[in-house]
Amino acid sequence: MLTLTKTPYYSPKQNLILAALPKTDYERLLPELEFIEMPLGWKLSESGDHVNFLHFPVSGIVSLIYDLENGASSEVALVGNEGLVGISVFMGGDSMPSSTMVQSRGFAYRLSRKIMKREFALGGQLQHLSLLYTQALISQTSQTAVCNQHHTVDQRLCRWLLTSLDRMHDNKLTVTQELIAYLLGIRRESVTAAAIKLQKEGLVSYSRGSLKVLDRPRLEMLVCECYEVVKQEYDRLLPHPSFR
Amino acid sequence: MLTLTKTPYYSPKQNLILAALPKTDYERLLPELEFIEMPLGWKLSESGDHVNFLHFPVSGIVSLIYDLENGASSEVALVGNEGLVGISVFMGGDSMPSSTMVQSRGFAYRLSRKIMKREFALGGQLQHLSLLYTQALISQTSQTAVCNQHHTVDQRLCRWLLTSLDRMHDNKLTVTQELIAYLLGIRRESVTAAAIKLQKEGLVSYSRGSLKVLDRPRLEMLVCECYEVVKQEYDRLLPHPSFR
DNA sequence: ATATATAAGTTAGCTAGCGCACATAAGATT
DNA sequence: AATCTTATGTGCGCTAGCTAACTTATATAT
Repeated sequence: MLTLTKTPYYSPKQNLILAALPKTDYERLLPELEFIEMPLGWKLSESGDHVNFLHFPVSGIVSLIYDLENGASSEVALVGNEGLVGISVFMGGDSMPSSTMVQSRGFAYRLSRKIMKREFALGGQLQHLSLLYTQALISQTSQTAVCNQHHTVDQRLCRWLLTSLDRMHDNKLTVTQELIAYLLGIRRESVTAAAIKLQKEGLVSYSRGSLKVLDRPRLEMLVCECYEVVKQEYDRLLPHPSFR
Repeated sequence: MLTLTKTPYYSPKQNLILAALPKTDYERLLPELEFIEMPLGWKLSESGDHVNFLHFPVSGIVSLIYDLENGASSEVALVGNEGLVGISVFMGGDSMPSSTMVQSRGFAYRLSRKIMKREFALGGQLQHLSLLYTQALISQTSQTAVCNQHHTVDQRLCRWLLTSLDRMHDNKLTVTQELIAYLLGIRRESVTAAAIKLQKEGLVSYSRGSLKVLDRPRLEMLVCECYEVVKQEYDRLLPHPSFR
């Protein structure tokens, strides 16, 4: 199958942080924003890399991942168009032990490290929104730490699906069970088993890397509290689309 | 046994962030800093509380904890005199879903929310150091997420011991197995079993809430990589005692 | 000295998730 | 149509950590 991957147009305002900037800040930033594609599997940065760009996704999903020496790993957070990737640029540490990988193809606007630091130092809305987003990210990561330890694979898969779907603004995901397993830090077979349960219940349909959610309300019944806790915190802290 | 808990004197400079401030910043802050005791078990804040003070520990350890509805919980980070408690004050979110509890008795200087926001807005060293510390905290939390999922109770206990000892600047801890179990999100019996192994190997001695490390080098052989990864990141990002 | 409370140690199933080896099926390629 | 590749499904034994009920030891209080 030949998949046409045309480049659609996205406004920077599709990213909710950029969209929430005051007009003057936004317009000063606009010429500095570079539009780029984020292909599936692309690593925006590896553990310890000096991070040179701050990315503002307008579509797609980026995963923040921690890898262990023995090959095991866990995704600690998901980022979509509500957020940004590369907090070490403005937090001051330049790099992070996590790596960042595109989990669902999409597009982003990126800002050079230099410009971001200059803007951040102004102490305006971009600083404020970046820090609020970082706090939301900390909550997501922390909740993931508890969830990894105490909830079942079934529950965690539901949470991952819902969290991903929220960022796709859609009921479809293009992702193999192999990739889900890698991100959740579990065996591929465990994903298969959990996915079969969901299919038998008619909650999702799944075939060779394309997953469709058929009954979202019932998925939300199955998911652990972690999904809602994080969502509430994002709603509390972050700007929403202006049409809301 | 009657334990005398006199209040010793600690300089604010026992906190490494305060100690790293330029003279003028430090002196401007000094009259605003209030010295307080942090008794064992004290909750600096509960989940969702509006946080009114930023705490700079000079001794003791504070745990950041996430609780689940079913009573399960996990500690997501430890804070000692290298850091601060209450990032939501300057990150802008006012509250966090985590709660903060004193895990080892100690003392701290606290700064009111109002003053901290004013200082942070100046964009000086306090802002810079606070954000660097927050980045380090994110790394600790993220590593905990992976560690919780992939490492054994034995490894995680070692990591917890070493991380705690680093913050006590000592080889002793006053903590029951019950409390350790709560913090690690595991059963008390699992802590007993792991502690017995360590005692049989002569690595620690443990009796009714007082634990002493006898052979730290060998503890460091047993611990998972997570300990060292986080330590390296703290060393890279944060200020060190000036005598180093 | 004795009683009481709290901390730590013991024992016996149970189960979720693991590692590993293999089977089937759906697109893609020729 | 036949073949190949990649994604998904299955079976089986193993073990860490769990629930649960209980015993022992140490410090403190009377």
